[in-house]
Amino acid sequence: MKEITIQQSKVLDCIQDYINKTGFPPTRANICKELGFKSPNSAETHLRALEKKGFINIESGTSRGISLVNPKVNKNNEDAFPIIGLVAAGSPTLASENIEKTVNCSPTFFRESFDYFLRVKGLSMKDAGIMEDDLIAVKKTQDIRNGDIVIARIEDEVTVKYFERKSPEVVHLKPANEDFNDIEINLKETEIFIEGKSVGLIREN
Amino acid sequence: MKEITIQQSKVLDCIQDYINKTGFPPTRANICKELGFKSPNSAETHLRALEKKGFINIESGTSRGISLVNPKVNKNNEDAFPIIGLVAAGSPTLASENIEKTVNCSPTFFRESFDYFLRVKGLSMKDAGIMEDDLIAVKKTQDIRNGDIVIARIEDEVTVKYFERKSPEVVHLKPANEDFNDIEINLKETEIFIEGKSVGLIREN
DNA sequence: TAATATACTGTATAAATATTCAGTACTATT
DNA sequence: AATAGTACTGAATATTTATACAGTATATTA
Repeated sequence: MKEITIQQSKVLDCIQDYINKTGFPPTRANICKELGFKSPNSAETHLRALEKKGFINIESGTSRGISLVNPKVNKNNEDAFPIIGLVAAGSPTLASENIEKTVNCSPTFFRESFDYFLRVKGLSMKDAGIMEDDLIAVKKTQDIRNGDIVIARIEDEVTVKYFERKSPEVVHLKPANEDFNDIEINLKETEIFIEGKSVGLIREN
Repeated sequence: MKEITIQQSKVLDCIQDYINKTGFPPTRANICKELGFKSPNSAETHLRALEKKGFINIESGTSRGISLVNPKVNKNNEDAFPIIGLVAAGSPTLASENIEKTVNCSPTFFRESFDYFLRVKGLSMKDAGIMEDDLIAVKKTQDIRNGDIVIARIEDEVTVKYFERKSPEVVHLKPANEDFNDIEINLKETEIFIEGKSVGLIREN
């Protein structure tokens, strides 16, 4: 792809924005209004340049006959979500060194919105259908109810478990695997931080 | 969303197809040509009906000013995949009466391509982490290896199981749940049809 | 030094397009 | 029996729009 001038990229962005906003491409006059040009020919010459350089196609004799060669999907429709490894020690942060890769999917893919994917290690939740290397969709929230699957951090160790509040001071983190034991936490003695809860799961066979 | 007539849905599909093909919406004349109408007013009245029923928006006084309320993303990057219920009897076909809804996601979302999602009933594969109401990404293929999770049809009954070929004539379909028994099939006696195999899984909590 | 690309204003116009009006015909609902 | 919705043809027209032409000016390349 050839190089593009600043003005030409403004016109290209303008076309993309117009399509995202309205669902159809702009006219020459629309572009002029958006970018402050006073003559439709200003838009026309930029369009011709963009076509020549291969960024757009122009259907001649056709109103609004502009199409983008590399259209960007409307943002609210698709996004890139990071996959974070569930490391035994340390918090799953979205710092780039912790991001395995990203997954493109809609923010509304699951019933609830979510913030990132967590790659599961171990089989402590296998009876809940959560297997090694599964990707859990994590919603960062403190709004947790008993029975939710939470991502909890206890003294630098991150774990995925069922959440159950026994009393204002006592929380149980329950695995879904009879080979593992419940973790009982007295909040007066031990600090616990809830990263969020699971709102979905993806498995790649 | 209100109900729609056959002709109106043809016009709606025509608009979607036109946008997918060209990148911009059709004119009244374009619709007439596609659907064989002889008067632009035929398109106009259908458009007004579709607008009234909430399927499209029309920007008045604007050429090609049609926008879809629920556009299906076209990009080679995203597609709509049907979810099919795993009914006890009958083949999971993609006929519209069997489609629960559709999921927008990339065809390359999993490591292998796939054709549709199957909603799981029962817990016969729970030890493989496949739970009730999970969505299995199914790839239609006959290229099955031992250990693959297959979607098999045995005399009108559809089931998800591990596949194991014991001999040229004998196939075992093995559940991942000790409460269920292996299904041993002698291909000389019983007909079996492999719909495809599982290449991924999605769970909505 | 000429040629080419960029970056505009301003005017004009043929063609594209939305949109209204006048009909015909059928069906379903009140 | 009247009303409203669907489903069209056919024609007319005002507006929208693409596009060409005539300029001005600056920067870059050959």
